[in-house]
Formats: sequence, C-alpha cells, structure tokens
Amino acid sequence: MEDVARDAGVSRALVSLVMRDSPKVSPAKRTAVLESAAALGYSPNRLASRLASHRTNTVGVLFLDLHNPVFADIYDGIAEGLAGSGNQVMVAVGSADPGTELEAIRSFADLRVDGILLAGYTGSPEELETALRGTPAVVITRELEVDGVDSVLTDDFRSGALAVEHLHGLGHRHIAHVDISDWLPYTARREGYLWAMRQFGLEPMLVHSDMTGRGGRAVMEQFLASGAALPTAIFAHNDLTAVGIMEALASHGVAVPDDVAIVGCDNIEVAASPLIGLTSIDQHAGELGRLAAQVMLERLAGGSVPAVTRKLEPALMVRRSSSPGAGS
Amino acid sequence: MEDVARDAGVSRALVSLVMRDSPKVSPAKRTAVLESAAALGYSPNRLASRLASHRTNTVGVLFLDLHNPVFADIYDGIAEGLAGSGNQVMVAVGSADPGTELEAIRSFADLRVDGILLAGYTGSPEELETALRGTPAVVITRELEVDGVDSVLTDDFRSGALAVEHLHGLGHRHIAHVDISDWLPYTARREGYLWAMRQFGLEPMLVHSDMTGRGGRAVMEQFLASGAALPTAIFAHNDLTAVGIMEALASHGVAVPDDVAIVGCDNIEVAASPLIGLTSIDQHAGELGRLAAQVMLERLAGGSVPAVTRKLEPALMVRRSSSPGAGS
DNA sequence: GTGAAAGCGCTAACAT
DNA sequence: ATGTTAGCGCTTTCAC
Repeated sequence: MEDVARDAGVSRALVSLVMRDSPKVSPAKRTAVLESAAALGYSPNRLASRLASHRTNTVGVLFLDLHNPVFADIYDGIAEGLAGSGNQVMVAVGSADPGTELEAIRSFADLRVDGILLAGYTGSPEELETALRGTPAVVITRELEVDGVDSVLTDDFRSGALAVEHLHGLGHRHIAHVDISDWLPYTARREGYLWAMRQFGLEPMLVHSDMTGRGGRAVMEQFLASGAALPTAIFAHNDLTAVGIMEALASHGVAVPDDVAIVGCDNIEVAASPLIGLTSIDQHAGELGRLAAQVMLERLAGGSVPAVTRKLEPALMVRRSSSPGAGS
Repeated sequence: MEDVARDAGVSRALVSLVMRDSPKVSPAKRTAVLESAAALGYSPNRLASRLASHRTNTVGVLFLDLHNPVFADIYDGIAEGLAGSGNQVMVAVGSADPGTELEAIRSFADLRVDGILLAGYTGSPEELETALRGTPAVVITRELEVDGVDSVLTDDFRSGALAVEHLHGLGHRHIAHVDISDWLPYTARREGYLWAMRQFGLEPMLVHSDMTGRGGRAVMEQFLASGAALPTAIFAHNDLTAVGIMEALASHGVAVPDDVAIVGCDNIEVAASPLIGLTSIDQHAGELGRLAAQVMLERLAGGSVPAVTRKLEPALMVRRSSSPGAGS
C-alpha cells in the first residue's frame, strides 16, 4: 500500500479511500491509484482492513447437510436476499457430528462476521448462545428462544396436521408417521401429526428414522421384513425420507398409492418429478432464505431490537403418491 | 487479552501461548489462564492472530452449484481428506454468474486462505491465475494449465467413450449426446463421445443443454415437439440432465429403455434409486474430493513443486435405463 | 483533499 | 518457562 501510494504520488490514506471506493476522491487521483495498484499487483489485505475497521461485511451461513436439496434452495434465497447489500456470504457445513456444528459457529464468531444464519441448527439454545458470543444470528427452520437470535421457519406443527388432514380426507384411517426425533430436535411435525390423528380419533403409528433417503429406505425395509400389517398411508418427516420409503416399497412390489399412499415434506425439486410424483408439504425454502437474509439485514441496521419470529404457512402439493381414487 | 493476563497474573505472551495450546507452559499457569479466559468470556480474535502470524490454516472451497448433488459428494471427500490436518474449510458458491466465481476466488485470496479448492471452475486459466494472486489451488473435475494449480479429475474423454461403447455393445446405432458446451467449458465428455462414434463408423448427433435437470427436460420436450425421429439411445453430459430427459420421455409415453436407452454421467445417488434406475458413469466424486484435499496438503507442506494432475478412471454402472434385451 | 500519528488484537523474535 | 519489544497491514482521527 505504501508502494502504491508512492507510485501514484499520493498518501496512504488516499489509497485506502480509493480501495473502499469512497466518494470523496477526485476522479483523476482515483484512476491514478487504481492504475498503480494494477501495475504493482496490489490488492488490500482484508484481514488487516477488517481488524482495523471492526467491520467484516460478511455473514456466515451454516448448513446442516449439503445432501438435502432443501438447503440449496435456502441458499439461493439467502444469496438473493443479501444481493446488493454489500455483504459477503461465507458458508460452513455442520455435518452429523454435534461438535462440528458448534465449532463452525465459534469459528464464525472468532472471525467477527457481522451475523450468522443457521440453516438446520441441531444443538441446544444454551450451547448456541455461548458459541455466538453476542454475534447476531437467525435460525432457519426452527424456533429458538435466545437473546438476539431471530427465527424464520414454516409452521411445522401445521405441516404435520396438514398431511394427516389430506390423507384422512382421502379416506385413510391407518396413517403412520416416520419421524427423526431420535436423531434431531425437530419434533413439531410429529406433534402436528399426533394432534391431527387425535382430532380424528385415529390411532397414531410412529416409526423413527434419520433424515436421509437411505434411512427412510432402511426403516421401510425393516418394517416390511417384520411382517407387520402395513398402514394405508405414510407421512414422512421429509421428502428424502419419503423417497427412500417409496424405493423400499417399489422393491417389494407394494404399489404407491394403491397399496400405500405417501406424503413427504419440504417439496424439494425431485418430488415434483413425473418419475417420482411425491405429494409433499411445501416449506417455501427459497422464501425462508430470503426472509432470513432480510431479517438479518434489519437487525444489522436496526440495532438490538427484540428477537423476532417469522412463520410461514405450509402448502400442500398433491401429486401421484397420494392421488385420490386409491387407498383406504 | 490484556485483561485475561492481568486476571491470571501472567503476561500477554503467556496467554497467547496458552490459546494456541503450546507445549511450553506449565500446567498450573495454563489452567489459571483458561479459567480467567472463561470467567471474562474471552476468546481470541482470529483476524488479529491471522494477520500477525501470516497463517490462516484455512482452505477455501468454491462450488459451482449446490443443486447438483455431485458437489455434496465432493465436499464429503474434501472434509474427510482435510480432517485432522488442522485446517478449516471455508465454502463459497459460484452460481451461474461468471463474475461471482472470480469474485469469490479473489475474496479467498484477499482473506489470505492457505489454499483454494475449485470444484467446477468455469472461467479461463488466465482469469484464474490473476484472481489467485499466487494462492495455491487445485481444480477438481477439470484440467488446467496454470502455475501452482494442480488438477484432480476423472477422465472425461474416457467417460464419453465408455458410454458409447456400452450402448454400441447393446446394439444401438443411433446414439445422441446432450452436452453443455454452449454453457460451460466442459467439452471432454463430448470429445470422447465423438471419438467413439467415429471409431464405430456411426453418425454423431449433438444437442445442447445447460447442466440442470430442467435444462435436460426442456431440450427433450423441444425435441419431441419437433417431430424429428428419436435416437435409440441418449448419452447425457450428467445425471441431472439425464433424469430431466427421462422425465420428458415419461410425460410423452416414450418407454425407457425399450424405446430409448439413457446413460448419464456422475453416478449421483438418485441414479441408483430403484425408482429411477439410471445407467451412469461413476466419476468417484468423493474420491476426487479426498484426492484434492491430499494434493493440497502436499503442496502446502512441500513448497512449490511443479503442478500435478491426478486422473481417475471412470466406471460404468449399468442399470435399468440401458438394460440389455431392449433397444436397437 | 492530504499527511502524521495512534491504534486494531494478536504473534514473534528476543532476552531473561 | 516467562516477560519485552516490535511489528502484521490496514483504518481513523485530526489538524493542515
């Protein structure tokens, strides 16, 4: 920087201003500086500038899992929502390991990112609060009671109820639910399912899986091997699980939806494929990302307003896997 | 840090040593420092430490697209390959916009990451070289001639040839190829296809698409609408495209593989689904990521050895979409 | 608009 | 093993 200033015949301060394209430099000097910088192959060290300015203009985004396309949808929304705000996105991936997730959050905090977006946080509120060390955050797809942490999600309880209402309306009375509660603290969809089943006076039937397609498939294979009577309909915690279930059923010659109707959740792209035709509950993933970005920008601008929760209404997308005329 | 030192009754330097858990501190002082740090809620500012130490222990990873699951597989490999090396992963997503990609690379360089892994770089070698500013890099899924930039990929030419050989062996003579060359500089699979078609004395038939499922579907819809005679087999640039093509065919009642056989490329998880059953050319995505990580670690340790290229052999995975007995 | 001076919060030789 | 002294490369006052 010293060199650039000398080469352009100006002060270091002026170079600094040009690099942050401040409006208070004359066009002449600006081009002179830029030319010298280009000639000398100079580019500012952002570590130094961030340290000195106490601002990073960066928001960190933590994803639970890159394999679930719902996170790609959320990412697109975030990128769109942050576009033009002058903020940079920095991504980290949490993986299944619980320590990794907190490590990534701590790392963001130590790097002094301006804010953190958590897509699929699986830990406890307390751990989150200490890991954040005051960094503003918004959790996506979950509601958390932590100071300075906003929540953006789709109504999971309602999603579960919606699935049951749809299947009940089709005439189904034996509706099973494959949840992931052994795995992660996401229980609201199950609660909605249980509530709706109770409303209709139906007997709930719960099976536990993880959140992957492989998990759903394994659980269904196991069920089929057990020889137990099949339900006439299954509501799966997410589409990945639902597709896994459909795969297992297909391998065993069980017809969908004629023998068993299937409803997933998330409405990922593959659910809409004519080859799959999975009925699903749309969570508006892209919109969640956009909203989370917006909430974060407001918090970064507006100081420390009280934590906010934005909850979207899920939307039922009926497809072949639960088409009427079959089932019951 | 000053405060912690005072509180623990030691010097700042000692605190610094404890924070990096150096072996040269007495256990007594170590615990004293850690306790004070915890009590005061102190955690080191990594911007400052990185600036002062000139080391970040971070490698940046740039992905072309989060929607293609092949990148999730590559990520897993990278994470595995980097595990235990003391390096942190920082992810950025390039998106379709060509400027975004270079901007992300420049950003990594300005943040002084130790190295950059590029999964699906789409720009030119020259642009890459200037954006890197000397940062070591390895490109995955592509071979690039740039100083200090290694390449890790699966033989794309061979993949294209393999697809044709497989289909030819099944008796197919009218084999079309859907490529993405209008979109991205990935032409080797097409070259392999063209070479093999020539070897067999067959007439090539090229259709251009992007790299998405939607693109593949659109291209096939358009083809079907044109009324032109269908080939008996199609080799698609990747599995996403192949599935899109299968969707379009299904919508129009064209049977796979009886009317048209399909071969994709990448062997993403969904290809193996019994609901899809897509024959594909495995690129060993996870292995690519692991290898890229390993090559990067070697470069970071070994100084500036000449650029290296590691090329894997593709593997044909035959499934229903090209099952024998049908076709020709 | 410009230049000087004082940090940002840490690490890295040195000495002790 | 521990304290001291300089910086890392930039941003920010502040007076000119």
